[in-house]
Amino acid sequence: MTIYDELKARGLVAQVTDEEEIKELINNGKATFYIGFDPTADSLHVGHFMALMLMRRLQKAGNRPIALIGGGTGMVGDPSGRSDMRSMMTVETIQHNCECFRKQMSKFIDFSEGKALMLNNADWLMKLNYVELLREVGACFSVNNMLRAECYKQRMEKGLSFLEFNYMIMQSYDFYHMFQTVGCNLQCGGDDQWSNMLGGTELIRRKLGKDAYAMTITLLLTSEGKKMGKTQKGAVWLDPAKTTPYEFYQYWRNIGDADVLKCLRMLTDLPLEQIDEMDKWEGAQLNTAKEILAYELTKLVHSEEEAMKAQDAARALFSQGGDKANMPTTTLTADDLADGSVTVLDLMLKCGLAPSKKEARRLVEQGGVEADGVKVTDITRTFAADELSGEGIILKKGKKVYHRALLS
RNA sequence: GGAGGAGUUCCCGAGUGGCCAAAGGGGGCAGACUGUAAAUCUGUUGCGUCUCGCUUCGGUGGUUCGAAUCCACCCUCCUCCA
Repeated sequence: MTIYDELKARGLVAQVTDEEEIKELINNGKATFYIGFDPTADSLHVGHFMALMLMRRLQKAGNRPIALIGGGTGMVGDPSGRSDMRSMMTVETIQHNCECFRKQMSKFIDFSEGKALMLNNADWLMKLNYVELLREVGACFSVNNMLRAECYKQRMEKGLSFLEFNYMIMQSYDFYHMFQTVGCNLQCGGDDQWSNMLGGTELIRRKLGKDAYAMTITLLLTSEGKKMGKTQKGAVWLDPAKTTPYEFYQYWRNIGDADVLKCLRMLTDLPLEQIDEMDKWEGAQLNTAKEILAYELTKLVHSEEEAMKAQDAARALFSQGGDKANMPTTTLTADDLADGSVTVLDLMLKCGLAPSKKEARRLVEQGGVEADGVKVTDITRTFAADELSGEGIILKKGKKVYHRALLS
C-alpha cells in the first residue's frame, strides 16, 4: 500500500489541492513538506499529535519534513477557529516555547543529517519591511477573496483586527519563502488551515508561476464535535510534567465508544488489518480496544515502559488489588499534620483532589470519596500519622480518580 | 472625529436601590444505572473557623443606613455616521 493510500485509509486526508500530483510526490519521497506550529504554550499537546504522526509517516516514506515554528506568526495569532482575539505574547515567552517544541518534536521526527528541518519563521518575517512587503506580495492578495475565506467569515460578526487579518499573508509568505530557499513544495496542516494554505500556493503561482501543493488532515473531533484533547482542566499535554503518563493513558482509556476506532486509525501505527478486525467489536468488548489505544499512544508519546506502568496501575485500580507504585502520589511532611493527624478535607486539598475545602466537603457529603476502599461518610474524619506512613492511603474521588497520600 | 449600545460568577444570559452569592440554560463535579463508554434520572456548582462571616457583577472614586443596580472619570468591545 502506498503512503498516500494509507493516509487516506486511515482517514487522515481531508482536502488536497491536486490529488494526482500529491500522490506522485509523497509516494516517491519527493516531497519537502512543512507543517506550522504556533508557539502558544511551552509544550505540544494532543492537538499537535496528529501532525507529528503525519510528519513521521511521511518521513518514513522518504519525504523531508519541515517543522516550522511560528515565532513570527505567533506574534500575530491565527484567528481561525477563534471567537476572540488571542492575547499577545512577549518575545521571550515565544522564544522559550520554541525551544520546548524542538525538544519534544525530536522524539517523533529524525532531524539528523538534514533528514528533517526545523525552521522558525521569525528568521525571515521579522526582517520584512512593511512597504517592501506590500509591494512584493500585497498585490497578490485580493481582500475580497480573503474576506470570503471561511476562517475570516466567522469573525466578521465578532470583529477582526487588522493584525489578525494579516495572518494569512504571513503564512502564505512562509510557504513562498521556503519554496524558494529550501525547496518546500507541500504544505500540510489541520483542515481549519485550508484557506491560509491556499493563500500560499496561490502566492507561489502568481509570483513564480510554479505549482506548490497543500494537503489538510482531518481535524480530530470527538463524536460530540469538540476538539479532541481538551479536558476541563485544559489541554492534554505531551510533556509528562504537565500531563502525567497515567493521566495521558486515562484520557484515551475513557474515550467515547464512537471515537475509539477513529483514533486507532488516525493516531496509532497499528496495521490497518488489525484495526479493521477491531471494527467488528461491539459493546463492552470495545473496552479492550480502548485499552489498546491508550497503551499504544502512551507508548508513542512517552515510552513502552511508561505505557506498561500506566496500564498496570489502571488495571490494578479498576479491578481491585492495588498496585500503589504507579499512582499519582502526594508525599506529606510532618508540617502538613496538625496534632499528628489530618482531616479528610485537608488531605484532599493537599492532594489536589479538590480545589477548596468547600468542594472537598461536598464530595464527601455526596458520597464521592473513598479511603482505602472504604467510603468516607464523615467530614470530620481524620487520618493519623501511622495510617499515612508506609504504603500510605489510597484516596478515590468519584469513580476513577485515584491518588495516594503518604507521609515521608 | 460624531451619535448610540454593551461589559454580570467557567460560558451564554436574567437582574436596573435592600427579599442578591445573584433566575434560567450550557458546561463541570458527585450519586444511581453501566463496560473506567454513551444516554437517562437525582444532587451540587464563590470562599471560610459554615444556622454566621468574607470576597465577587470591566476599573477607580463618590452618593446612600444600604449599590451588580444611582453619579463622575477611565478602560475595553460592538453598531451607525465620517
